Amino acid sequence: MELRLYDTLTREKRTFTPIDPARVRMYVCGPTVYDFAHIGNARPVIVFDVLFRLLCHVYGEKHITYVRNITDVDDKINARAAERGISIRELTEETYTNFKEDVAALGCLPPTVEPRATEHIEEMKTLIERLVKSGHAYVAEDHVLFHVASMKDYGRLSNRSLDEMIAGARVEVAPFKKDPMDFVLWKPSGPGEPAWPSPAGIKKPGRPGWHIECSAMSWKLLGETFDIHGGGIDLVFPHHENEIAQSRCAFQTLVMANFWIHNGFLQVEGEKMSKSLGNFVTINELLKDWPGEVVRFTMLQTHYRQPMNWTLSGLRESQKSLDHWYKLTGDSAPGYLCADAVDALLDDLNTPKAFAAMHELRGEAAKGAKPAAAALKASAQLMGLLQLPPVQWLGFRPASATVDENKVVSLIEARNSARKAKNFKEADRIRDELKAMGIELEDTKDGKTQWKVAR
RNA sequence: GGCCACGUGGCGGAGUGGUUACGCAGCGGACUGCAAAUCCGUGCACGCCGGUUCGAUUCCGGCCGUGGCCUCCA
Repeated sequence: MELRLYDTLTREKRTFTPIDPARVRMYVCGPTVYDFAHIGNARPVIVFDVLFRLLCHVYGEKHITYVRNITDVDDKINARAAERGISIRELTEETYTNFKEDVAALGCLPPTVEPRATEHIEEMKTLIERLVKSGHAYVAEDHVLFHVASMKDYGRLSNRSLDEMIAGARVEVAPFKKDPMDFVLWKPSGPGEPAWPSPAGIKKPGRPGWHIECSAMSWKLLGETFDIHGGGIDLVFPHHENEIAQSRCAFQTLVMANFWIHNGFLQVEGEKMSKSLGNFVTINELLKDWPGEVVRFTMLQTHYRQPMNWTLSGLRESQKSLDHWYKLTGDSAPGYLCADAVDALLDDLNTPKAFAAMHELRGEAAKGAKPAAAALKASAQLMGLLQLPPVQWLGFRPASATVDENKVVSLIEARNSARKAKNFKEADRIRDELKAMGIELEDTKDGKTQWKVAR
C-alpha cells in the first residue's frame, strides 16, 4: 500500500514515507476554545480524522501518534470571558466540552493527545530562550520578537519573499520592531490578563504569542522533526510559516514536518460564512437537525483541497445516500475493504472517488451480492460512516420538527385499517393529512409502515 | 495593491492528451390499490480567446469570474 499526499511546501503530490513507521507522527492545529465550533472548523477535524484512520489502517493503530492542540490562551478568549462575566477557565472548559461532544458526534476518533497551550508554557519559554540566545529573536519593550531576517528561507511555505511582504504590508508596524514582518513570541500582560513569569530576563509577567504554542507542543510530543503537519489553508500564512521559522531556527533543522497538508476553504450557500449574512452554521446547531454522519458525508463529498460550498441540498443528498446504504447493508457484518475505495483514499485522500466506488458496490449489493454489501459497510466504516445500528439510524428525528409521535402512529394505524378494508379514499386522505404535517410514509414489504420527517 | 487557488452537464462533484466517472434531480419502465421506498433504462459537460498537437475539457499564454491570504480566523 502506497500512500500519496500533497505537500503544500513542495507543491507536489508524492509518496508518504514515515520517518519511523513504528511511530508515525501527525500534528494538526486544533480549536481556540472561546465559542461553539462552526462548520468551517469541522472541515479539518473531519478531513484529518479520515487521514488518521487511513494511517491506522496502513501502519497499525498503535503506531500512529496524532496530536491536536487546544488553544486555551488567546486574546479572543479573554475578551469573551469578560463579556460573559465568567472566568477564563470556565469559558475554556465549557467550550472544550462542547467541542469534544460535537466532534464525537461527527464520528471523529479522539486524537492520541490533545495538549493544552496553558500546560506547555515552560516549553514555550525554553524555545524562546533558545531563539534569543541564537540571535533569531530579540527583546524589545517587554516583548520578545522573532527576527524574520535572521532566517534565510523564511516564506517558503507560503511562497512569499520578504521583500514582497514588506512591500505589500498594510499593517501598522509597532515602533519597537526591527523589521515590519517580525512577529511576537511573548508579550507583556496587562491587569486581568493571564500572565506567567517572562523569559529572556523580562521582569514584567507576560503571555505567549499565538504561533509559539504549536512549536512547543509539537516539539514536546512529537520531536524536533515529524511526519505530517495539518490545518486549514488560511493557516499557511502567517501561522504555519512562523511555526516553521521558530522550530527550525530553535533546533537547527532543515524541516519541521515532512508533509504540510492543508484543507480548502468553505462557503455557505455560495457566500462567505459570516454572522452578518446570517449564514453562520455551528456544528452544534447542525447536529440538532441532522445525524453526524450526514454532516460528515457531506464534508467528504468534496476533495479536501478543493473549495467547498456548504448547502442544505448537499445535506439532503447525503441523507439519501446514507439512508440507502444503511437499508442495503442492514445488520450485516463488515467484510473485506473495497480495493478501489482504499486506492482512492491512498491517492491523496480522494474521498469523492472512494464514494463513487462505494456507490458501485451498492449497485452490486442491490442485485443480492452479500459480499458487496459487507464490503460497502467495511469501506464506509474505514471512513467513519455506517457506524450505527440501522434501527437507530432510521429512527433519527430532527429536533426542530415538532411532531406528536403518538398522533402520527395512531394515524398510521387508522390508515392501515382503512387499507385493509380497501377504503383507499380514506387511506389516502390520512396520508395527505400526515403529509401536511410534514410526515412522509413508506410502506414496507412486510406490511408495516415507516415514517420520517420531510426535509 | 502584492501573493495564491479555483471555474466541469439542472445541481453536487471526480478524472483524463484521443474511449462511461459517480451521486442527486429530470425523463421512460418495473413494482404498488395509488404513492413512497426499491430495481432497470436514459438525455445533458468541461468559463472565454489564442497557442502547442494528427487530436485538448486535460499542456502553455492571455482575459474574465469566484474565493483565500497579506489583520483574529479552519
